[in-house]
Amino acid sequence: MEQIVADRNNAAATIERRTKLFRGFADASRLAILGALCEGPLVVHEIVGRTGLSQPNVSNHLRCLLDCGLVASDRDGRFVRYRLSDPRIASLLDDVDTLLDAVAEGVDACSNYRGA
Amino acid sequence: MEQIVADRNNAAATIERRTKLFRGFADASRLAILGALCEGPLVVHEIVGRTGLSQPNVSNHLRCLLDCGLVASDRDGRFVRYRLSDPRIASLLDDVDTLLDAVAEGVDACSNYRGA
DNA sequence: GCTCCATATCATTCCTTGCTGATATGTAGT
DNA sequence: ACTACATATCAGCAAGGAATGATATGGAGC
Repeated sequence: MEQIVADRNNAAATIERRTKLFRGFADASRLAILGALCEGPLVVHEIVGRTGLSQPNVSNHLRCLLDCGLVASDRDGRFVRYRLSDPRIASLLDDVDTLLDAVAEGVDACSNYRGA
Repeated sequence: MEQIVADRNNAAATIERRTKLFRGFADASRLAILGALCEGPLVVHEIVGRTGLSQPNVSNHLRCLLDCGLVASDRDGRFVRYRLSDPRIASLLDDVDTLLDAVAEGVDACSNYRGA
């Protein structure tokens, strides 16, 4: 009985953690930033240049990603260089692409979320 | 040059697809449903019972997941049985848990998104 | 110390989306 | 055909979060 309750709590905790992580990924701007960082560390204005997003916008999303532990940062003089905190993030994105190849029609057709 | 433009378009398309997929996962209710379906196909009222969500709510999310191609459904008399459309969805959730073990502190501490 | 550049923060606005309660569709059994 | 149960849909509300523009912080060089 305590075991069942514990399992439910664990399940709820797992779902909550997964939700937060997916939220971190569930935004076109953040995915653009993460995609850029997949190819190597970048300072903020480089990210701004590559993504076409505004500087405050990038900064906001970077703080979000930093809080969530998805990226890490190092100060370099006036610059702040960001990088993926874990190479598994890049692999996860690859896995997602693989999955997308399988369910692509559906996802492309899905009109529930504004895509961009 | 055309190549650069094409690459940008490809990148944008990739990001858009990834965003939609992650949106499908980025909700505690849908993750609860997917988590339940990871253990095998279920009819709607079973999902309602296991997740504690309201029936219209489950139905809404199932339609969303169905549209996106993440689940598939078969009618069985009065019942409709849902299942994961691809086993890779379960593996992706496992991979996410692995990644979470690495960045867990950050994600748990992240206050940017309502966890549940 | 002043100025320039890089980055971060803040307040506001607007849009998206999830949930609820009521209702519609649909299937089975009698 | 009528009833009961399973599922789907819809309108409306409420909250969350993303983008913007203005502004603040902070390091570097003269």
